[in-house]
Amino acid sequence: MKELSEGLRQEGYRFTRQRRIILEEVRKQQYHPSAKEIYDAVKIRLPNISLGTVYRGLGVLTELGLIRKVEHGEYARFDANLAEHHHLICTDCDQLLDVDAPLSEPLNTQQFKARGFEVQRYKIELYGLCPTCATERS
Amino acid sequence: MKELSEGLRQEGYRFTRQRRIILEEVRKQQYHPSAKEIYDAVKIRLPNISLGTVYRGLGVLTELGLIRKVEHGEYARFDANLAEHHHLICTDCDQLLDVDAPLSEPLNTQQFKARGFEVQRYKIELYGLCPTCATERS
DNA sequence: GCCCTATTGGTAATAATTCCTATTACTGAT
DNA sequence: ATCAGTAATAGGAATTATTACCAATAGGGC
Ligand SMILES: [Mn+2]
Ligand SMILES: [Mn+2]
Ligand SMILES: [Zn+2]
Ligand SMILES: [Zn+2]
Repeated sequence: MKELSEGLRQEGYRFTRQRRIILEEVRKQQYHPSAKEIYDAVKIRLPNISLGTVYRGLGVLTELGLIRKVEHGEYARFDANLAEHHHLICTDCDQLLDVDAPLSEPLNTQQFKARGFEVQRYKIELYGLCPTCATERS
Repeated sequence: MKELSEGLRQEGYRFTRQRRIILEEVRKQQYHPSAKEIYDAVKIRLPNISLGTVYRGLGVLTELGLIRKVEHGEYARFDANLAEHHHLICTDCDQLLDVDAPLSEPLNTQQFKARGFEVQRYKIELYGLCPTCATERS
């Protein structure tokens, strides 16, 4: 939690019990919890916490780079897995899964320079069958 | 418009004035209009059209593959440009722009097979500076 | 402990999208 | 062209994720 308290201080934020527990609960989740799901988990430990505080907390945690915000579908999801990885949305079961590996050949962002674009980063979303659904198909 | 009337019929949908004009107006837009912007444009020609009809129309047009739905940020945008292209979100001016070219090296989707994923398609979002903002920086 | 002020809890507001229903209007058959 | 069956529409209400507001609270530097 040192990275949290120091990260917060560095930006003039305060280290609150709420923010600490929000981070702990996001890290506990294997998958990609929504704000509401994190709220429900935190509420067990802090029964009086409000949904707004969770949204605000997730915002600063994202800003500090301690979690990732994954925008897909009708609501945002959050990800404590900071390793470089992409996401696959299963066209069969609709799950959002980690593809735990960077690209075998990283995207060449220089190719866009000829068109005047200065690409800083990119996001890849894969669509297809997750391992479970792929197996069921065969 | 033949592709529209036949496409609709093929799926058991009806060819309505509203759907025809919605498609025409999406095609008129250079950039990536929101449902509301399309509604405003269509409303000039069909003053009584309702927003719900525009949403429904955009839905079937997307389903028929006559337009693309671009989900990014707080609202969906629509795209009549069916050529294979990616999008760049400018980190300076926040615009969503076409990068009118496929990748010089298409993503090798087979590399994910080893992990059990059956990738059918993928979407790449680029973040960086658009040509205008890139020029202003130098 | 004291003070300053960032943060919180509770609640209202916002806004994109979907849902509901009586009425309208495509479309295939007569 | 008329008709009947039903998909689609207009208009409005409902839903829902997220943000805004504000009086009360609590970090943290002294
Ligand atoms: Mn992930
Ligand atoms: Mn485009
Ligand atoms: Zn699946
Ligand atoms: Zn720009």
